[in-house]
Amino acid sequence: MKKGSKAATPESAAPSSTTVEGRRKYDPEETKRNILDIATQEFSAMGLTGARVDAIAERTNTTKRMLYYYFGSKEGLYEAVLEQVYSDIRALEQELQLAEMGPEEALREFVGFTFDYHDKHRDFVRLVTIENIHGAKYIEQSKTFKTRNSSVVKTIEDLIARGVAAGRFRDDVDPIDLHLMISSMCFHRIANQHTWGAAFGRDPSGPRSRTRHREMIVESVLRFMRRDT
Amino acid sequence: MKKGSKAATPESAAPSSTTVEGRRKYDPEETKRNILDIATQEFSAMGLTGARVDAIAERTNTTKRMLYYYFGSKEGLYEAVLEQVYSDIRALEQELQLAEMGPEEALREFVGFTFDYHDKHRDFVRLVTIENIHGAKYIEQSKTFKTRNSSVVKTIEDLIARGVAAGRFRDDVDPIDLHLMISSMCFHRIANQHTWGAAFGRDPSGPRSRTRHREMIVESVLRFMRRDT
Amino acid sequence: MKKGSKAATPESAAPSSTTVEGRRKYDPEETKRNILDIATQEFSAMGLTGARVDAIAERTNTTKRMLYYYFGSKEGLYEAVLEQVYSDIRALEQELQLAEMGPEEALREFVGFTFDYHDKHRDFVRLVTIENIHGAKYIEQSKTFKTRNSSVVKTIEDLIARGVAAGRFRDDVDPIDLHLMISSMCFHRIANQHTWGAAFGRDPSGPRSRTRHREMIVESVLRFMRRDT
Amino acid sequence: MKKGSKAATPESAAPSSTTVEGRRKYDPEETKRNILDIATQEFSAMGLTGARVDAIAERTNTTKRMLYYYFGSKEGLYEAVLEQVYSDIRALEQELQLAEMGPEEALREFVGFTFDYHDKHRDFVRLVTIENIHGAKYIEQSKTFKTRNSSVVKTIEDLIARGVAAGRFRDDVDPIDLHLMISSMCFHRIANQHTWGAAFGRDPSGPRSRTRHREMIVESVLRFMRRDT
DNA sequence: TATGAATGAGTTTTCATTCAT
DNA sequence: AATGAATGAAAACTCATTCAT
Repeated sequence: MKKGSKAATPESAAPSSTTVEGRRKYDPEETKRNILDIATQEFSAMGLTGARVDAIAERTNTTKRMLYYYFGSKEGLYEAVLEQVYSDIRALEQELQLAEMGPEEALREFVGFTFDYHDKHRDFVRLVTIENIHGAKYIEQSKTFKTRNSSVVKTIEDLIARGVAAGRFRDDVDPIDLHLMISSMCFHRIANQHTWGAAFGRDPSGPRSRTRHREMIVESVLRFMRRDT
Repeated sequence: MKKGSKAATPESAAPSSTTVEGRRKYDPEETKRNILDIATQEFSAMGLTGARVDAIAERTNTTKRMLYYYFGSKEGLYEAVLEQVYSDIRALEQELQLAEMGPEEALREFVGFTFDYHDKHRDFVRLVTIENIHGAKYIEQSKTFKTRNSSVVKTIEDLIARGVAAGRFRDDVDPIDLHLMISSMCFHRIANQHTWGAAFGRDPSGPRSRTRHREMIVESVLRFMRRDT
Repeated sequence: MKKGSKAATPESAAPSSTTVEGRRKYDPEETKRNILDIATQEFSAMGLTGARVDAIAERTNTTKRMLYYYFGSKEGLYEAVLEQVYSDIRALEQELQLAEMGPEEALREFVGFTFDYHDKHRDFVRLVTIENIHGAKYIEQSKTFKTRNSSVVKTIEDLIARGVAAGRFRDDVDPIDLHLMISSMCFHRIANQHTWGAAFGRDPSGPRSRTRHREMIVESVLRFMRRDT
Repeated sequence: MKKGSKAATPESAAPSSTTVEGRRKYDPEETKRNILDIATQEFSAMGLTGARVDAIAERTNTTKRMLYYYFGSKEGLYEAVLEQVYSDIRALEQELQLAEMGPEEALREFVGFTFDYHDKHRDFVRLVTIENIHGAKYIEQSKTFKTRNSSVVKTIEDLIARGVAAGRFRDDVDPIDLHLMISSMCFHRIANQHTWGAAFGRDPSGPRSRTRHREMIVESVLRFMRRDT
């Protein structure tokens, strides 16, 4: 079913070996991306051990063999997924124009962004969770991982410094601690939505609490950072 | 408390029947507990799919067969482990004597307890994380789970009510939201210690940050709850 | 069996506790019969390999241990069940008063009895089927089995002889062949009721076809035996 | 017919692709057939529960894994075996050229064929028996099973109708009943050969009684169907 | 006599990975 | 580059039977 139509349809006009509109029949980049997308879904849904190579391959436009061809092993594919997903959030964080805002507004913006990102990218949250189950041993092999993360630290350091200079923020808070605090609250309501929902009969990650939680988190961070008067 | 008392009893007080030297050959309760203990470690370390029944059995004082005899299946054992760890924390929460304290002190105590519990019982944190990977479908089958959790909600409701009555706490915070906030911060630094450590070169769950984090969390919660003056 | 001392106890002295109204608390015969009854049902329903010792024991009034105590093994129990069930039908056959009837009537009676017995005792039919799957190797170990069966042969021989003498029956039919013919038709509609039902949408062993089949079988046997005129 | 021609073809005619010396390394059809053949023997000899997947695999040209690859489970394989053997007999029945014969001759031919088929294909008889032990629940899942069986009914209906029209057969016999009668006698002597042999010291399925039984069955059926004069 | 607990050997099934075409 | 077939090692689970009390 899928297979028959698949081979023909997308290139419908494209015969086996020719190039049409710059799109090759065998597009390695496209194939890789396709595998990566499906793998992201599967690993995020099932975990590293729970995911099945067969299941991933089946949902792909290609075959199991290609998966090994491009990523070497199940673990190699998982690593690639992790890298991908981490690079996404760090890239977006970079795009925030915090320097143009006052420190309180900037912190508000940063927390809000973090909240929204977690709320929207549940695959990311789940994959981070999964990677922690495995002691982060896969992400540790990534070369770019550490460098990439230093950028956030810098962002927060600047933010705090400006607030302290303006007499608005306290000066005894470690930037990584602050980041941890923000992450905690944004992450937890997504990561533990299921047990929480089962325990209290209410999904903490659902749309009904989104606005309320966003405000609660922003406010608590600001209250915490505000200098005592 | 259970654990403490248990470890002592069998040796000291004369047990019901034929025990000599404290070790009965046929002791089903002991066998079950032994399996459960090991399984808690293994599931917590490896996840549900990652854990191996053989590995669990091997570390046990008994055989794989008994594991099936008492718990029916790998999943049955996992469920029993989950029930156990959840019941432990809920039982301890019940023992807090918050009613005797003023509301601020009580909240401080509650947050502190939650922090310490998560800091000390990492198996619990990991198992909850793992269960969320599985969409909480195992804990949902527990009959006692929901009832058990209602106790914490009650505790927090009382606590808030007393603070509001005393004019110290704001009155617009939902108790489950407050609980979520507290849990988030206590949970995250343990659950995500590995990726966090890999990202920033510092283990957020390590002893060097324990006191600092404890204070940060207690303080942020209190600041958040305090009535604006 | 193994433990000599044990074999003596149950009969001789009244067991440990009290006797009420001539009914002993522990009645070995009753226990054995109970086990045998349940085992008959289970083996008949599930086959020798399909039946579970645990399942049998559970439905019993006693425990698995007793099952081994009285019957030695699963196979021993199965053999006992087989013996039981075969002895039942042969005993009933003996009770037929065929000598008082004319040969045609007697044959009619014999076929009818065989039909009714199979129709009513489905456990018997299933157990015979099961035993054939196992090449009859269990029933072959029975000492009484062969002797018991010779009685039917005698019955049929007499019957034929009388019919031949009276000029009503043909004289070229082997008694065992005739018995086989009769058995075939009575047995098959029960033994293969399920595949037959699935194949043709009609249960050949059901009450709706009972009378019709009975007549068909009786008639076909008689027509077959009748001397050509 | 299938079998005969099949065994010959692959060697003689040039097969599609790279075959040399008739044995392709990768021949899924051959692999499946090989597994099915061995499984037919094992299930027929040991029953569904009694058969061992390992034992089947071992006698195969391939590995246990392939058995699961093609048939999914032990039960799936068993189902495939059942389908196969049923389709074989029904296919052969179709090939009988009964229309060209007179009704009596045709009935004689049909009974003879049924007799010979059962006498020769003991696997079929055993598998049907085994399936009945399981309440026919596996064959019931076959989609083609019911349709396939309707063909025999048609055959017999025609046969009876022609005999009735010719004034040779009685007109009060249900075709399925007649089929049951024929099957009973052909089936029973094979299916119950072992208990019968043990009981009467004579194997009813052996070569010494084959001709005699064949005649007896043919004759009894014809006598039964013949119109009274 | 009775019983729940215990066991070892075996049985089915799964899975990541590689091979032949 | 692509694919269905094939595989070995390991995993979960079952069962008849025996032991300790």
